[in-house]
Amino acid sequence: MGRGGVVWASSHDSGRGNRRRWKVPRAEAEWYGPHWKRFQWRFVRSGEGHMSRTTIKDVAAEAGVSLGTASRALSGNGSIAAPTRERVLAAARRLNFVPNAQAGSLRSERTRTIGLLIPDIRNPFFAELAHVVERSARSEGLSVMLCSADEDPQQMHDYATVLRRQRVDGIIVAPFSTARDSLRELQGSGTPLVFLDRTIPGMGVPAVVSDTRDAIADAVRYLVDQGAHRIGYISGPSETTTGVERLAEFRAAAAASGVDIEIAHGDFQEHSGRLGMRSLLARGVDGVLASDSLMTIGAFKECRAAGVKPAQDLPFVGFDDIAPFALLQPSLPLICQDLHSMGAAAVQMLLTQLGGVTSSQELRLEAHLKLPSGSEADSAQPIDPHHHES
Amino acid sequence: MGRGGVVWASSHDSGRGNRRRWKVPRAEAEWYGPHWKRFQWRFVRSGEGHMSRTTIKDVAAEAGVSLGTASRALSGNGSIAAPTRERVLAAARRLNFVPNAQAGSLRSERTRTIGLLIPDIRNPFFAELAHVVERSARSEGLSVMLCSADEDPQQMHDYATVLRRQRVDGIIVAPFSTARDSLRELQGSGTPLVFLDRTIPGMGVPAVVSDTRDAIADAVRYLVDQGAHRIGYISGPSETTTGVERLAEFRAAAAASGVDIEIAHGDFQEHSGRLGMRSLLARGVDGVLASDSLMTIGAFKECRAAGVKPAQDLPFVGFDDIAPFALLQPSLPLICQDLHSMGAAAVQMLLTQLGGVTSSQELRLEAHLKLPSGSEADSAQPIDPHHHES
DNA sequence: CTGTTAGCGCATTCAG
DNA sequence: CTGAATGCGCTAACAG
Repeated sequence: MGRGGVVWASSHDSGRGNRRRWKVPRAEAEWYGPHWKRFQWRFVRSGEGHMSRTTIKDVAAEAGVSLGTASRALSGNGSIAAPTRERVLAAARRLNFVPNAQAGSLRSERTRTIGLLIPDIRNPFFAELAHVVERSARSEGLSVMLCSADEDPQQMHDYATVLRRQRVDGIIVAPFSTARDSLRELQGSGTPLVFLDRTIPGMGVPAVVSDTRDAIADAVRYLVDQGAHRIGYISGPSETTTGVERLAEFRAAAAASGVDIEIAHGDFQEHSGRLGMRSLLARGVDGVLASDSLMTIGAFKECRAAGVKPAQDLPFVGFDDIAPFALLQPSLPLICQDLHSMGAAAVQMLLTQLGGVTSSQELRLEAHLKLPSGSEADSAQPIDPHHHES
Repeated sequence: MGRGGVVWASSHDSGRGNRRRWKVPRAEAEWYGPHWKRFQWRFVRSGEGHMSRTTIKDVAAEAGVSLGTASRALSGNGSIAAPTRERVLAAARRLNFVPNAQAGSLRSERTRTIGLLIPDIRNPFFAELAHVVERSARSEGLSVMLCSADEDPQQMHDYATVLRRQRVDGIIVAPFSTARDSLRELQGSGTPLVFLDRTIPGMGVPAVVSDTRDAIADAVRYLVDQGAHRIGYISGPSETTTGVERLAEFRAAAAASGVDIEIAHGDFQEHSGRLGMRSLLARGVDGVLASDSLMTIGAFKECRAAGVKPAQDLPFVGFDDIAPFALLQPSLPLICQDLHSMGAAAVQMLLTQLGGVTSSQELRLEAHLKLPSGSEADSAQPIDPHHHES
């Protein structure tokens, strides 16, 4: 194992000494990091086995072809005689060659990597979304750089710069409106963008969002059916389109149903769900709709803390069909988004842009209200052997 | 935006025409992707605003210094007169210059990026862990490439290659033992590695893991106190150290307590938690310990499906203090790991290796048993205004 | 089809 | 302290 001397990796010597010789660099240690904590950086070589320093030149030599030919064989571009390709591939395998993406990107101006910028990976909604995006991207041969902004616009801005520095081919982002400037910068730098879940109107960026209008109307009707006359709504922040739109949709639906409403303004965080529910309970509502998953959790907890059984004592509709909710009993009525389609569509949209087609299309995928199936005790239902129940 | 002609980005022309002129490339379109779906790739220029193509040369020109000087000013390496540096930085800002990480890495052999390879981002345990790692790395100026292997060794292998291709400076990984070969390859390529949560013995890779021995012993004692005589245990897969060790620890603890045991073998997935609980119930256990969060969820669901109230009718201890569990009432006794320290320590360990120090140290952080606080109804507890309750 | 050649943008020598 | 020159590993034009 990495015992063995501390050696500065001079060029590469993949075991079969070749390559021009190097003057030994003056300094023995480089700095790791510019204005960050600096520490020494040295390569620790373990005997011969430093295979990753193998270059395409080594492969070419091994296969007895020129560098260019090796490149074509490995990348699959350009025309190559089948036997030649095989020879090169064999050589590459023998040498355990893995191409240097940096070098390739530098030349080709493509990194085959996309960025995914989300508010918080700890939010199950975004974790699931990230998973789907990553999966879709992968199936297109793209790597994903996942950046979780911790619900902080500043951090989102920092990450935007990181992604720019990495020259990702494109970025999928669930934005705050307060991140508008950062995103404009990205846009100005020519990076293809796609908005996911949320959007910022007027930026001309294509988006994939949920259409919650009908689902919210259904939810309101459901609450009314449950006997609600005064429906409380825990809204998202006005910095997000989802916050604004869902609230408007709720107002419209309530007006249509002729019920009274009470609004509590939240921020898509669990804590604001608690506060919102507390406030609504104090205002004497007899039905509640929470407009995102984390606030649903908060509202739920607060309810119980107040001795009110949500969905039993108090008609209640939550948001997003995230895994945790499956633990609840009786299960909650939920507004469900089609996460899977959303993620996949976002990747496709980005791909379209990478293909040179610009658009500012907005794809709206319908959400729906999901009611508790058997109401009480959904027991004895068979376990489906392979699908993760979520 | 992005209307405007389709132009092949010939070199760069950041608005202030300079730079050698180029022969217009023969083909108008490049291929995006080698053996993947191929599609055309073109740069869509929007007027002048293609600022990201600004290079350090442009900055140098703008500041009236040479390329090398600009580089030193921007990277902070080498010596530079303060006024010169200021001039360069100002120019960079004016041009909205963002350095090309690819180019820098190619030269410096450092990407300032680390890989994080986890089994599944949808698992709240790993989502939280990823969040911590990402945060720690960020504070050290490192970007994280997050790869979620979907509990699939093949996929883990693919990602290992991706990370190698990207020449990440190091990798933090929660491995399967079946991924041993992939990891050996990584190791052989000289990539610094750190194991997190799980480890693979004998590879000489430093690791950060939980020490669950005492917590598991406490859990067994707790179950016995609750009246259990025949304790069921839902174990993780033998492909993971956590699966093996926890089982051994459980056996030892049970032997010490003199209770009977029943083992159900699972795979750290929710579904196996259900099956495991089903099997254990059939075997007449009167107390259950599940050895990871997802299986805890599964076991919990199965219990209820069988009409048994976990932690009420049946003494039950779950694993990991993940957010969903806070929704349960009465709350579950849980074995809690110190996620935060684990993630931070892993990053520090990787940093140490990047600094040239090799070690195969194993850091074990103690887990602990957390019992329900007020048992019944933890109501009316004050809301702490800023901490996300998890 | 294959070999040759010229840089991608930057960090890092070496002279001055 | 600064400018000039070199090449990281690879892709893509070009010529045979």
